[in-house]
Amino acid sequence: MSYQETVLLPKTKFPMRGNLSRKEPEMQKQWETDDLYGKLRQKRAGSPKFVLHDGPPYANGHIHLGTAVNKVLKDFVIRSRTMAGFDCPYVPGWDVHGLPIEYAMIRSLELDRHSLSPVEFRKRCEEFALHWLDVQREEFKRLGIWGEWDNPYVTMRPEFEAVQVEIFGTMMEKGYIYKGLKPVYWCPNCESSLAEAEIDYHDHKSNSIYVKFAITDGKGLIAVDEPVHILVWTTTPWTLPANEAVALHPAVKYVVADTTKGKLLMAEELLETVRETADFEVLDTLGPWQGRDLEGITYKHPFRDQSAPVILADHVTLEQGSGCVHTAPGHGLEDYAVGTKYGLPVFAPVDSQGCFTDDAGKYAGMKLDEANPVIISDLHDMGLLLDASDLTHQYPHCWRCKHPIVFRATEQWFVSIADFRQEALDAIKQVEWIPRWGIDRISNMVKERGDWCISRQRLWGVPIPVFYCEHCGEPYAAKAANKAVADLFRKEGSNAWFIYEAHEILPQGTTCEDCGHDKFVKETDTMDVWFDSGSTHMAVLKQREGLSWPADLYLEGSDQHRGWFQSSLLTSVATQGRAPYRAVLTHGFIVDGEGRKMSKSVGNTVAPEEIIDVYGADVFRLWAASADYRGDIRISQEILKQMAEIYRRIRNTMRFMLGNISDFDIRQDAVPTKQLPEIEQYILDTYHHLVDRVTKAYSDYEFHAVYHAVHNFCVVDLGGFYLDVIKDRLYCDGIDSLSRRSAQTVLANILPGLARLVAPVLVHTAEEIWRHLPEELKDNSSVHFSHWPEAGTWSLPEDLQVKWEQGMRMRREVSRALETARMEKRIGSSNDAAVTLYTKEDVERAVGMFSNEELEALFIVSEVHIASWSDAPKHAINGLDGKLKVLVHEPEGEKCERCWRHTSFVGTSEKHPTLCQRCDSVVSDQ
RNA sequence: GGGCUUAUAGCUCAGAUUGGUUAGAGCGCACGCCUGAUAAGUGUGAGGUCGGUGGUUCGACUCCACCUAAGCCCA
Repeated sequence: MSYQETVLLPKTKFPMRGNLSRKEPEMQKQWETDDLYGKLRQKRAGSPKFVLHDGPPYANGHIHLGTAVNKVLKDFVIRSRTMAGFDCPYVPGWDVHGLPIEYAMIRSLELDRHSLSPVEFRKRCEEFALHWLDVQREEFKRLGIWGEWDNPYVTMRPEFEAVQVEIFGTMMEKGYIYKGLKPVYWCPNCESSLAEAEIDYHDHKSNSIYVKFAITDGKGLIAVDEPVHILVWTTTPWTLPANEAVALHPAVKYVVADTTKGKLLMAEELLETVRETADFEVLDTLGPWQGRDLEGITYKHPFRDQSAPVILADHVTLEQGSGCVHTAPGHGLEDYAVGTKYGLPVFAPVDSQGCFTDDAGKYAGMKLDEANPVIISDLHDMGLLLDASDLTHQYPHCWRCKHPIVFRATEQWFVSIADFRQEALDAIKQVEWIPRWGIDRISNMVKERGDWCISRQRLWGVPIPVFYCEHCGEPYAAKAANKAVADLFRKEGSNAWFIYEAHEILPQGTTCEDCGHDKFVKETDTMDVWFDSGSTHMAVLKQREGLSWPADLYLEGSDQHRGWFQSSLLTSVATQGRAPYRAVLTHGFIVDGEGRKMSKSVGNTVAPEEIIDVYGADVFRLWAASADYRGDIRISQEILKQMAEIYRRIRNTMRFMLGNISDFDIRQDAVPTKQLPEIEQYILDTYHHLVDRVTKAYSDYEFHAVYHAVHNFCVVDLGGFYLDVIKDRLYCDGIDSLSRRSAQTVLANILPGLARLVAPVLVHTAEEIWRHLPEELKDNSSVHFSHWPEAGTWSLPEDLQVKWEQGMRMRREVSRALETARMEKRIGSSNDAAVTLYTKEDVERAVGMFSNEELEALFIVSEVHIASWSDAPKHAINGLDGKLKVLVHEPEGEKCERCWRHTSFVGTSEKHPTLCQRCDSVVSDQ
């Protein structure tokens, strides 16, 4: 007779393999149809709130690994906080304005942005952005992220734009916003500013001239009793009227060369090159001095009757020229940057068509390229020209009309950071930065940063809500005007700015505060998109039902210390006097297996989609959880394979438990904790420690600790120990026996708990387990509605703790001894073996605490004998600091056909001669 | 070049914000076992000059300095 069918093997429909790429979308669809996210909101209504404010991704392409990981980490936070009992809404958002969209849209449609009306043009941008918003939304949902996907916040929504305008208004009112000059790329042919992306570099023939400026004050270092000149080199003679300084590198050596063409100050290293070019002889040199020592020397301006300073700048190089750089803050970005440091004027006497203005004195009205030769000959006449030649080099051109462009300072709006810098720094200190170094990073940036230029000469953005008096040109941005604009945008969106005339927007009777006239025109600049995203905390958290300001948490990549963390902070400090967040959590960047950044040219990029298609979203999420994201996060095929293996392990462990409680009804079959065998109490205690550890790890945002703890528990405590040990009881003991029901009680306790512990990470798998779980083990229809499992008040008595830890140590030693026997081909399965323990001292006392049955079960062997230390044969295996010897030998009895353990009972039963006593009685009772 | 960060076994991570015996875990790998979790499960074992160099100390993976590699943000 075969006893195969009398063995109670695990039974479950839960599949061993996840088939995630196919099954996850089905589950997601179901969740959406049943509106589980909405139901979860209702369930948590009234609970303490925890608001994570989503940083808006930019809607101009597919999501990449970085955004995917960011969103998944947020989902971990949202879900774990929700299960911890918080009401944790998640409103995703998108950033949809700005140049990249405008640019990508133009490219994709091959449009000339001037061929369409502003309203038409913006309409196209909107369509473009909304298309990608939709694409990204689906991609995020595929990652298993829950949130208000049907109603995200979008920076172009009327109600959003209205608030943004109001923030601008408040900052204007407080005097934080001013109009200044800043150089931009300018195409005189198109009469338009250009963004960096709209510049192409082509060969261009320029003048190359060396010009000398007479030093007027040598600061005592350079004697000026006879003429000494500072030598500069430039390829744009027309910028010389706008010269405001000469920049030297602080760490470069400079000399005054006494030459046949006069005394010239220049970099020592470039003297020879210049000598060859300008064809002179060097009679003597004075110096050298470090650049930093020459700061503050003055020279006579070539075209104005005044002097200008020598300054220091790191951008000075020795590749070309003289090492002394002609600096015109109105005509170069670097010049502008260093100019603001020294408080130099931003002078740009050039109009939109590339002609000198009246401020250019005798050159007024000339086109720049026509002025070049005139300026050169004037310099020559003044005796300031050392050398002039032509130079062909790469020069920026307008991508559209192909003409060379110029740098030209134009009037733009700025936020004066200096006015509230200290407040911002104080606000930073009130925030919890995780990791802690975040505070240093953002503090240093805020300390150093210059004013924030918020003007963009673009159409696709929120208009800067300022008017100008048509008569006197003064800007007008009174409170009433701001309110009128905000109200209009709230009703019709910012397109209204491009539809209505100023007088249709402004309140009736508005007059200029300076000259009293009543005709106005609108500002044409739009706002920097960082102002959009910097406004989300007000436009979303303060507006939306169910959210609150400030946010409990911002969670973004570490680059956002410069970006969103800062733009949000600035608008918030400026208008609210504090930071918009209580805590800021940052993560690193995704890099490849070697720790290098991903780039298309290197070809080491990975799309989230590829991972999901092959492994599934849960494996992706497990990977995101496994990394310590404070540093960079690595990904490679090896890492993914490992994740898939570990996923499989966790899945199968739960599957095994599921299969072994199929005939268990907790309402009738449960065994009270205190009546459980000690080994069950021990594993329950281990499990409770896991719950504590995992709960803490989630609350500290240390998901990699969750991952390691759960995996370790599955592998070491369950698979490697407990589940192995209880197989005999589960399979072979009587179906309703206390021993079997005890094990099942524990499984029925641990499994739903474990499913909940992994639910924030393995959202689909946990739910799949849940669906296979007997109803009476669930507290909710979805695992995601559950709270954390509770450890309860019960804990393992200390003496049992000590006893079973000792037991585990002995188990290890016995395994080693069994392995030796196995190598010697003396045994196969451990149940083929009998074991004799020879013990002394504390190990002897420990062994004394166990019954033989306990030890047999613990070691999974057929017999355990205890003998005194002195009887140990030489070949017994030594262990436990020489206090234990283990001898593996053949058991006395025959192998039971049903449970495969050896006992001397086998052969004595009449009905079942091949069975052991236990199996005989179990089978007889069936 | 500046600000911030990272560097422990092939991989993912532990190693108290207070230096102290042979630096831990899991995966992977190697070699076995089981065939009643089976496109599973289980045992044993081999892997590390703790990025490098110098220093402080009786003693450093842990503290200091410099260097190297990598990442983010600036210039």
